[in-house]
Amino acid sequence: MLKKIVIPLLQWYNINKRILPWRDRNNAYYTWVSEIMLQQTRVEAVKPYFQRFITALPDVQALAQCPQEQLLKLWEGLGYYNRVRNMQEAARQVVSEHQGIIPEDYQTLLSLKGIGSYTAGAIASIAYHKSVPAVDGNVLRVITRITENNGDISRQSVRRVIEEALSEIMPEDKPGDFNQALMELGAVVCIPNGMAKCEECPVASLCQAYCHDTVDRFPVKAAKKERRQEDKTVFIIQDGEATALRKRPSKGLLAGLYELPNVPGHIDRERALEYVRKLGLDPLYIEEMPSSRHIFSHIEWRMEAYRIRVSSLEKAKDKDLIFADKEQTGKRYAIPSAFGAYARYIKEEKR
DNA sequence: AATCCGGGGGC
DNA sequence: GCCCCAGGATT
Repeated sequence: MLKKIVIPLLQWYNINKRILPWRDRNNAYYTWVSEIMLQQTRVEAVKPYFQRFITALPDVQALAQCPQEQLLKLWEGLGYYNRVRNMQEAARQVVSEHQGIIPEDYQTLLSLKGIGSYTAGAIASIAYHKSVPAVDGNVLRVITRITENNGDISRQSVRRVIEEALSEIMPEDKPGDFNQALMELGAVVCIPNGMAKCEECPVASLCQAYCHDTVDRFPVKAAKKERRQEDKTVFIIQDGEATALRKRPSKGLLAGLYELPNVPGHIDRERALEYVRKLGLDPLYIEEMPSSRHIFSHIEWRMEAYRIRVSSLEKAKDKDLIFADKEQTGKRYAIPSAFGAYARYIKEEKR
């Protein structure tokens, strides 16, 4: 009977819950921002971003009004950049349609951009004490182990069954604590990859997988597909004052962020010089840089690079190019980590 | 239902 | 290398 986990879980959580910057503030905006940041992202990675973000944009109105360049800069390095664009769109919805107050109702929360079933449940239960489940990857792992549910967790049907089961046992007085207790247990005790610390688990005796010594067989997940390889040649074009950057398209991978100019495939020095001349620039030196690799969840970039000194960047015809000096680079342009290996040359003094 | 969308930390 | 993370939108 699943209901038996409620009391021991809440007791365990009361004693073991981590102190987190967004926890116990009684502020729905803090809950919201933290939940968006925590999507597919670990607690430790989020902490410094959360503090900085809240300081810069302390409330829904500030978020709604923030220029997108600053918004992306605040998110730089966190990944999944649509999260923050969607959150701003939702903030504008909140201002225009909900008098600037983050909705309490689960269904209304669901109607906001970037808020799906998990995040709606998290905000409703944690910030507003509504009795709705919040099923994330941690909860799926914990519950499939306790119940020895061998369904593929990537299927909606499995998730729905778990949400319904949790709805029935949800403690009406502490739904937020209950949801967080499940997630906390999944994050620190009931962890993946054969690392589960069952001896520390408050509900081990109620766990079917523990009792049958099958913990590591759960959760069941469909095999992931291979990631595609993409070769690129990256250009670090400098005139001694500035480095050429380019703004990426507003849709797709790394949308709206800045990058070093680059072309598909690996090309030799001559073609690299040709590329630079076609921009209207006069190359003075060319230098091969170390190759670099960046792995996304679904793509792998294999990058080769040239650093090219030109007489003056001002001659470039390409209207998409931006000339970033050392100061601007740090403040204005959000450059994703994919270019991390070469980003340091952007700021570095040229020879 | 399958695919797209980042980056990092732990093993 | 491989796993997976306080997921959601789009097709």
